Amino acid sequence: MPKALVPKRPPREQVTARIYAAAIRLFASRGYEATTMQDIAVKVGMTAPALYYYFESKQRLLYDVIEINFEHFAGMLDLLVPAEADSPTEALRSFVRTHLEFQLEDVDRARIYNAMFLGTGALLESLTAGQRAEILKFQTKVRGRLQAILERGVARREFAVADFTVTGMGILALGEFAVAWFDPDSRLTVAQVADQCADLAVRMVQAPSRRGK
Amino acid sequence: MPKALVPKRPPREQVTARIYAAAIRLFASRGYEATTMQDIAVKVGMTAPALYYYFESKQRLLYDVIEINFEHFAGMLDLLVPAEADSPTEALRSFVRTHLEFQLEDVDRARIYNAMFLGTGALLESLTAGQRAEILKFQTKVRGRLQAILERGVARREFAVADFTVTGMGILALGEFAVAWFDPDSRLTVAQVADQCADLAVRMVQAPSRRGK
DNA sequence: GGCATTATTGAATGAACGTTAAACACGGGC
DNA sequence: GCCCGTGTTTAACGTTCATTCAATAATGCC
Repeated sequence: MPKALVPKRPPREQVTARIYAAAIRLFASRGYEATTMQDIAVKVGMTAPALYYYFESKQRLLYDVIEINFEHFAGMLDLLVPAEADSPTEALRSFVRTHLEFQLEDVDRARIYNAMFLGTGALLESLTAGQRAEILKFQTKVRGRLQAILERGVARREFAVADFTVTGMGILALGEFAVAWFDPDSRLTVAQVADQCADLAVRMVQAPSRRGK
Repeated sequence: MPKALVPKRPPREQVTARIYAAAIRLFASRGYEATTMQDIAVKVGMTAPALYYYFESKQRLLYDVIEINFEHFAGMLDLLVPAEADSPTEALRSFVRTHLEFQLEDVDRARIYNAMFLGTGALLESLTAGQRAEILKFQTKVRGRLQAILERGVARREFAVADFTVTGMGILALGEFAVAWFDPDSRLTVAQVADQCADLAVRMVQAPSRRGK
């Protein structure tokens, strides 16, 4: 008899992973308060008290979910730093593409990330002070990276930027808004959208003398 | 004795208005589920049961808040229709400016509006089916108006648009994201931000031959 | 100044929810 | 076949919250 037909009890790790997945989806779509332990339990096929065998509390579950995602955020952050050789235009393209791929690759994770930045979604309120501080650091770093790219572009006269804040936010908006409308089943692939958005960003900053390729 | 010193009981209308204001702010920032009747009551200086003299239920309070804002949304929608005489560029500028002024003029209202569009914020879940349908209509109309402007611009060769969906969403993103970062106490006024964003939008769509003014 | 109406309160109710506790199933090792 | 640790369940507890109710205070009217 093939061992595949003998369903071994799944290892603890795998169960917690499934719980995390259910929790992040529910927290991201309904918010922390509006999600009950039973909602999560049903989604993984248990009863609510069973969850307490794996997690000490709902609050802790949220904490862990955020914490896990911090690692992904940090990973994206590393990808956002431009290569020295890149022209400002290339650096900006790369920045926007990375940002969009991050956003569209895992919509639930992105919603958590955005909820934090947008101050919406009733998630921020439920975090610990330490996590909130951590989030601010991410925000500052991402904006700093983008600003550096823009400044370099202006210094080289590749870019013409009227206002760094507004332009920077306009560029970030492309990514944060994308999860709201992108449909993975549509004709557009993630890569295509990312490329298109990179184009839009470049257009936003391109100096008049260099426009029209 | 001057009548100003004799505090007449405020008319019912005025009290409900204050309750609405408190409710919209709390719903928008914390979400519906995370807001308690007591939160609202404290904010207007009453106890929770007193609210029931004005509203039959919390659900109804949310319903009314959304309903009231529908009128504002509809008002904005009317402003989004371009004048016949406008060039596509002017029409787009006007569209974006109107959108941004709407967003920044009342941040709480805008958050409600955006939460609906973004599917985040745990508000959508708490609405009636009728209200949800109404929201979809708004969404469709706004996108339709923008698409019409873009198509006219392309037809006249004023615009070069690679993809209507992505470009349209990029333009809407400017406004929906603005409430997240705009600080009314900063050096930038609403009008300035709106103008800047209009510029960014125009840059996003401008045909190469016409770029550089 | 008394009275009906309007507005608000404190206490009470019932449901939902997070969480705990004790009992129960299941599988592996002897 | 028995035992033990690992999961899971049902029942129960305490709390929070929306909501109700009876009592009461404030107001406007005569």
